[in-house]
Amino acid sequence: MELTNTAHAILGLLDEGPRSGYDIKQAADHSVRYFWAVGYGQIYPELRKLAKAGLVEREGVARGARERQPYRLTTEGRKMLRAWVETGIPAPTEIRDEMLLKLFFSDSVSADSRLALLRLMRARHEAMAATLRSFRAKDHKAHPMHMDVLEYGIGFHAWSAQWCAGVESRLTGRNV
Amino acid sequence: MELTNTAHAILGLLDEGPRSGYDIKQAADHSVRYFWAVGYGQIYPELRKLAKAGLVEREGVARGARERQPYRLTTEGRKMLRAWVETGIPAPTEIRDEMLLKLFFSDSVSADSRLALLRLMRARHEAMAATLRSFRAKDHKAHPMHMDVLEYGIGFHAWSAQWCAGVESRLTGRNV
DNA sequence: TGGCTCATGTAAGCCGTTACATGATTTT
DNA sequence: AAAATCATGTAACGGCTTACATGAGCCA
Repeated sequence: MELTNTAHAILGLLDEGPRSGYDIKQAADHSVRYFWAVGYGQIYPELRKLAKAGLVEREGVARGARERQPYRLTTEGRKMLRAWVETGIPAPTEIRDEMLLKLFFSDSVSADSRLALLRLMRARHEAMAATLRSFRAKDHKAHPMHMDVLEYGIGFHAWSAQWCAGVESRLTGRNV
Repeated sequence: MELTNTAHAILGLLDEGPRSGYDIKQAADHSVRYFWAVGYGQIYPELRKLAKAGLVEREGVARGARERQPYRLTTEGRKMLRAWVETGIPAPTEIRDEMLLKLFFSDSVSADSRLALLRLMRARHEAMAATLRSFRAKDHKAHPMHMDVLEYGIGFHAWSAQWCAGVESRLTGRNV
C-alpha cells in the first residue's frame, strides 16, 4: 500500500497528538506549509483512507456537526511513519516560481516593470521570513528538527529577499 | 485565451530564436529547470496549441522523422510574452521538498538516519550548485536577467548546502 | 544487421487545487 | 433574527508525470 507524501505529512502531524482535519490544516499552515502545503481537499479524504488502512483511528464521535473529530495515530501508523522517514530515496527539491520565470524573461520589458517585479518578490520573501520568525516563539524542545527546519525557512526567505535587494540596487545604479 | 505558465516559458525560450520541441527541452534543462521544470509531455502538445493560436509557427517542414521541426515566435506571440511579464500578479514561490518533510519528522528516528538524510540533501544541493556554476560560462550579454536569475539559483543551492553542513556539525557535536 | 539513440508524439493516471454544499454555532 | 464563521465534506477540473509507441538514422 503506497502512501503519498501528503499522507505521510498527515501521519507526522498526528504523531504529535490527536488532531481533527481542521487542526491538521492549521498545524500544517504553521509548520510545513512553506515546503509542503496541504489543503482541506486532500486532508479529509486522506484521513478516511488512512483510517480504512488502519493507520489512524477516530477518537470518539463528534456530537454536533461543528464538533471537531480528532484522529489519532495507531501503532501501525506510527511504524509506517518511521519507516517512511528512514527508507527510500526522497525526491529532490522542486521549486515552482512564477516570479523567477517572469524575471528570467524580463530583459525585453521596461526597467520599471522589472523593478516592480523585484520589489514585489522582495516584499513577499520578507513577509514570509517575518511570519516564520514569529513561529520561533513556539516551544520546540520536544522536536529539535522542527526548529532546524524552521530556521531553514527563515534563512531561505531572508536570503531571497537580500538577493532581490542586491539586484534592485544594481538596476537602479546605486551601490549596495 | 488563457495560457499556462509553462506555455509562457515556451514562448520565452522561443524568443531567443527558433527551436524545436527537443531544443526547447534542452534549453529549459540548462536554464529555467531549477525553478520551472518542463517535460516533453507538455512541450509537444503545447507547441501545437500555440501554433493553432497563432503565437508560434513552424519553420519549414521536417524532411526525415528524425529531423527537428523548429518553431518560431510570431509577432502576436512576442506581444503575448511581453504582456504576460508585465501584467498580472504572479503566484508566490512554491516549494515541494520531500527531503525537508522527512527531516522535519525525523526527531524520532535514529541519529544515523537523520545524518544520512542531511548528507544526501547537502550532496544534492552541492551538485546542483556546481551544475549551475558551469552555466556561468555561457554568453549572457544579450540577457542580463538570465545571468541574475542563474546567480539566484547558485546562491540558493550553495546556501542550502551550507545550512545542511551547519546542522550536520551540530548533530555530530563538532563546531562549525 | 541488430541494436541504440534521436526526435516526435499520445494516453493514462495521479495529485492537488478550486468551487461548491451543508448544517451547526457564535456573533451582531 | 440575520449574518458570519466553524468544521466537514464532495466533485470537477487541470497540470504534470509516466509509460508507451513509432520510425528514422547511426554505430558496432
